[in-house]
Amino acid sequence: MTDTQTAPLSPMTRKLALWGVLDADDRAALLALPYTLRTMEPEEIIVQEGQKATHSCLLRSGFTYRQTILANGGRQILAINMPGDMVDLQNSLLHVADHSVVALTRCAVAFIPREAVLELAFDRPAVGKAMWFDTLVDASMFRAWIANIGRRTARERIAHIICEFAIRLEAAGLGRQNHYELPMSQERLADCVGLTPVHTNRMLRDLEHDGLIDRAQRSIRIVDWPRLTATADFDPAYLHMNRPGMPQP
Amino acid sequence: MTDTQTAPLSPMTRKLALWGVLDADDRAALLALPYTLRTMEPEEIIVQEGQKATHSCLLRSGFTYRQTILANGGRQILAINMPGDMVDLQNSLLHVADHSVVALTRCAVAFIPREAVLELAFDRPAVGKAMWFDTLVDASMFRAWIANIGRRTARERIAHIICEFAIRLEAAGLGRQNHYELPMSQERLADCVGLTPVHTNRMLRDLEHDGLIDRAQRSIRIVDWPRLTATADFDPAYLHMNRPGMPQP
DNA sequence: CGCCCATTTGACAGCTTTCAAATCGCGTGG
DNA sequence: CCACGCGATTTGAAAGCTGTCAAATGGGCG
Repeated sequence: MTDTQTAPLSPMTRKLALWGVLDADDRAALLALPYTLRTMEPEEIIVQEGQKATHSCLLRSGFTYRQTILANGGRQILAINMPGDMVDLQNSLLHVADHSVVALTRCAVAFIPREAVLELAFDRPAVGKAMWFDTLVDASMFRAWIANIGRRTARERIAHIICEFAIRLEAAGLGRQNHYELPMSQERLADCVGLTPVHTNRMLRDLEHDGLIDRAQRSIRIVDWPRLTATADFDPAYLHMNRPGMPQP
Repeated sequence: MTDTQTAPLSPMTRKLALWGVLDADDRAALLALPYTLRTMEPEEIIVQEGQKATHSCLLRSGFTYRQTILANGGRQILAINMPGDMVDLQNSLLHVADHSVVALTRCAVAFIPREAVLELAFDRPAVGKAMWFDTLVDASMFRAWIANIGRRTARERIAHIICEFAIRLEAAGLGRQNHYELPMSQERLADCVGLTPVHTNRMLRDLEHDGLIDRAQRSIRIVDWPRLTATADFDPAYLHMNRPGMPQP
C-alpha cells in the first residue's frame, strides 16, 4: 500500500539495507517509525553539544555537519552527512551529545524519538545489526579523517576530501564522480581538514593550476582522477561501499 | 564455580557492564566464549590492515594501538587500547580491516572467533547493546582526536592527550590521575597527535618548565591539573565515563 | 546600481619540521 | 663494578609550510 519510494523514511531503509539483509517486516517496521518532519535553514543547530539527545534524525534532503567548537575559538568539522544518513544515532544512543549537528544547507529532517529507534533496534536483530554497522562505518570515516588531518600536507588533505566527496556524492545520487557541486564554502571546507580558509583557497588554486581539477564557483570537476587520488593517497576502502560496479572514470 | 575475577574473559564483562545491565546469563555467555590466549611482543602486528579479520581480540594486559600508514610514509595512531578493551570489534564486524592493530607493549590477548562474537551479540540483546555502545564510545574518542589534531596547537595537543591518559589509566586501575607511567616512546606519542617526535619533546619540556607536569623517564606526574586541563581545553565528557566518584585532584 | 559575503591575493610572521649532533638511560659483557 | 653499545631523549640551527592580517576582487541579490 505505502509507496516506499516516496515514504518519508524510505531513504533510511535503503541505506540500512546496504549493511545487511532486511526482510519485508523489517522494512515495514522501519517505515512505521513515528517521526516529525522539519525544514532547517543553513547554520541552524539540529543537535546541541552537551544536551540530552531525545531524538534521532534522518536527513531527507540537504546536508548537515557534525562539529565541535574549541575553547580557543576554533571550529572542527567531524563529518559531513548526506541525504539518507541517520544523522544522530551516536548522540542519541549515548546519553549526552558530545558534539553538535548543524544544517550545512537548507535541509529536510525527520525527527524520530530515541526510544522508538532503540526499541526497533533490539526487537529486530537485522535492523539493529544494520544500524550498528552504520555507526561502525561512521567510525571508519572518523579514523580516515584523523589520518588525513594528522599526517598529510595541506595539498594532500584537500585532494583527499575532494575524492571522498566525489565518491559519496555519486553514491548518494547527487553528482558524478568527476563533476559535482561542493555543498559548502571554503571556510567550512577548511574546518573539515584543519586548515585556515586562506590556505584552503591556495591549495584549491594549486590543484586547479596543476590540472587535477577544474572549478567554477563551488562546482568541482575532476580532470585527472588517477593523479588526484595519487596525490591524495586516496583509497575508498574506508567508506565500506564494497558493492559491485563502482568504476573509476 | 568459575572465578570470574580471574577468568580470562572477565575484563570484558566488567567493561561491557558499564554500558548496560548484564544479567547472570549474559555474563556467563560472555565468559563461555571460545578463545585462544596469546602473548604478543612490542610492535608485533595483531591485525593487519587490508586483511579479513576472522577474530575479535580482548586485551588482557599491556597496551595496543590502532594505526594507519600513509603513502607519504607517515604513521598515524588512531587509538590506544588498554586492558579490558575489545580491541577489534570494528575491524571484525566490518568485512575487511581498514586499519592495523599493533602491540604497543608486551601484552596478553584473547582471540575470539568473529562468528562467536556476532552470534552472542544477536542472541542476547543486552550483550549486543553493550557492544554497540562500546563501539560508539570508541567513535566518540575518534571525534575528540580529530578536533585535537585539527584545531589545537602542539602544546595543547600534548596537554590534552596527557589528560586523556590520566583519566583512562586511572579508570583501568593502572595509575593515578596525577601520576602514571606513559606506556610509549615520545615517537609514538607524536604519532598520536600528528606532530614530529622532536617537537613533541619540546612541548613536553615546555609543559614541565611551566610547572604543569613533572617527568622522569616516561613517568608523568601532573603538578597542576586545573591549569593542565585549561591549556588542553580538556573535558572528559567524550570518554563517557559518567560514573559517580571521579574526583579531580 | 550598490551592498554584502565569499573568494582571492600579497606580504610577512611564526609555528613546526627537518637535519644533525650531543646526551642520557639501560642492558650486556668484561 | 665498570666499560661499552644501542635506542630514546634532548638540543641547536635553519628551512619551510601554514597562519595572520589586510586589502582587492568577484558574484548574487535587493
